[in-house]
Amino acid sequence: MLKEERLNYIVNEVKIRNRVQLLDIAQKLSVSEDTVRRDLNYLDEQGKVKKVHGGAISNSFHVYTYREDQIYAHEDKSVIAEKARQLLVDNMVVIMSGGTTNLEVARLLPDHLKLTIFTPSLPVAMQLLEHPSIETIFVGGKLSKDAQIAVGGDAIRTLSQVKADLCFMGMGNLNAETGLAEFDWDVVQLKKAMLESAKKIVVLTISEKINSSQRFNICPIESIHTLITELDPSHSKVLPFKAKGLEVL
Amino acid sequence: MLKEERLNYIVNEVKIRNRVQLLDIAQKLSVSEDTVRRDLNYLDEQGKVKKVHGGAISNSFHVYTYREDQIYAHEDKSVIAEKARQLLVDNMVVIMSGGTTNLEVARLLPDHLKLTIFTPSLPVAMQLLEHPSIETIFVGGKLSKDAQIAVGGDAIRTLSQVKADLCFMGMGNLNAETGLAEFDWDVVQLKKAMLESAKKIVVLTISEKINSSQRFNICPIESIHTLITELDPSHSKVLPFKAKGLEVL
DNA sequence: ATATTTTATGTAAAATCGTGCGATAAGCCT
DNA sequence: AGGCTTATCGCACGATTTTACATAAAATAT
Repeated sequence: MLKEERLNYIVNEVKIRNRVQLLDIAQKLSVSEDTVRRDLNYLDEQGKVKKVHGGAISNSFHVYTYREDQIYAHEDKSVIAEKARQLLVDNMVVIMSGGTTNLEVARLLPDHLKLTIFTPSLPVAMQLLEHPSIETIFVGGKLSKDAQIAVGGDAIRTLSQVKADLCFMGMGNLNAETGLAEFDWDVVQLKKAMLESAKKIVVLTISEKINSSQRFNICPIESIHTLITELDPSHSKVLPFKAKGLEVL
Repeated sequence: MLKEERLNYIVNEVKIRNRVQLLDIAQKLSVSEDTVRRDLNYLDEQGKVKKVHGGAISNSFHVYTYREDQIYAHEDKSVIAEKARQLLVDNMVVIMSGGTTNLEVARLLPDHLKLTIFTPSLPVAMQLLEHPSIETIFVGGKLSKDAQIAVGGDAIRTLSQVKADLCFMGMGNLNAETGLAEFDWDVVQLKKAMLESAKKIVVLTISEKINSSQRFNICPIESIHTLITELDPSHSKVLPFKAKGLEVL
């Protein structure tokens, strides 16, 4: 019995039964408990299963649940979400892109707010469904595994039929001189479509992502109207954007 | 019974019933009251439930509808998922509806399988994204809060452009005489569209949902080709469907 | 106020865990 | 082939976790 075989067996067993007990596996595979313990430790490190006292359980359900602690710079993003919230009034039509910042916005929307929100992001859509008075419309299409958003022709075509009041665009990357950029070509196309489908473009970003530079250009900085970061609007880091005529919150 | 399983069970029970009695859990799980008490204390500290005198109550509005009842009632669904898997070969185009059974199918798809899957279900889409070699296309549209799927004109229009080899339809309701039915009018329309977009319709259901009867009719039983339940194909409960010409797995 | 139920705390037994060690096997270089 | 390194595995032992039971305190009901 090779180690790889054992590992595969364990992962599979956990997948199917959702749980395994250490002793059962040890007997089933005719190895010592220690060995299984080591295997489980390894698989836990790899994120394949979740080790618990006495065995292991599946961890594949945790995907959708919201984990504040695993969101990078969560505090900052809460600040951003709070600022973003102030731009919203009842009955607006809003487009939201993906990203953890937008997820935080979605999470912190007050219950009484009535909105219609278009989004191509699975996590954002999931979060919005928990809101009592928001109508969510998912912009469908081919799903990008990395970004967990719909991209491609279908999504772009759908967006082209929308005319929204506001677009919250989470950005991994913006630069006062070169504008907005993205690493993924599909996402670039999608965000271009968003730009054209909303009257007002609001970019959300944590300050550390300002002035980095990435591969594909989306648009010049003048194409957006409002910039929201966790910083005070008077902070020097956002001055170049003010100089370009952007509203900074 | 692993400790972690107990905790999951308790959390689940609280979410579903909004309250649990300490003694009930102790009996149900065959452990001492002290143990349950400790569990409740722990879960309270973790913020998962709110402990009160004599038991615990829910402390949040978040409802993770799919995730829960699966972990414990999911044996049957694993069986169904395994049967469903056998119908799939590489390069198929598949439509999957929502529901926990389909979620289980999505979860248990073997890594090597290459498929293109259309789905209007957020949870199913989320799950499929974890698969290395499946291309997922989300059928977008207005999202139903209850069912967590896209419904309405957009979704139906998108489906009408698809021609799939197979459709896995999770059913809350089917009856050998009256056919398939649903409670929600929007979902009825959506499932009708699915029926027309796939060459072969496979209905997945746990046996307890057979022969219940619900509001709106989707189609007669003859419109579907294959029925998969957790039961043996020779079980008396599925005989009426065989008599109607269905393949039963 | 008294009786009953529920809780908190301490204790001990059992199960499980982590770790170091040595034996064996497998891979690798010369 | 021979010698060396590395990985794997089982065993032993002390540490930790988990659990049931007992008892007294607290909360609730009558």
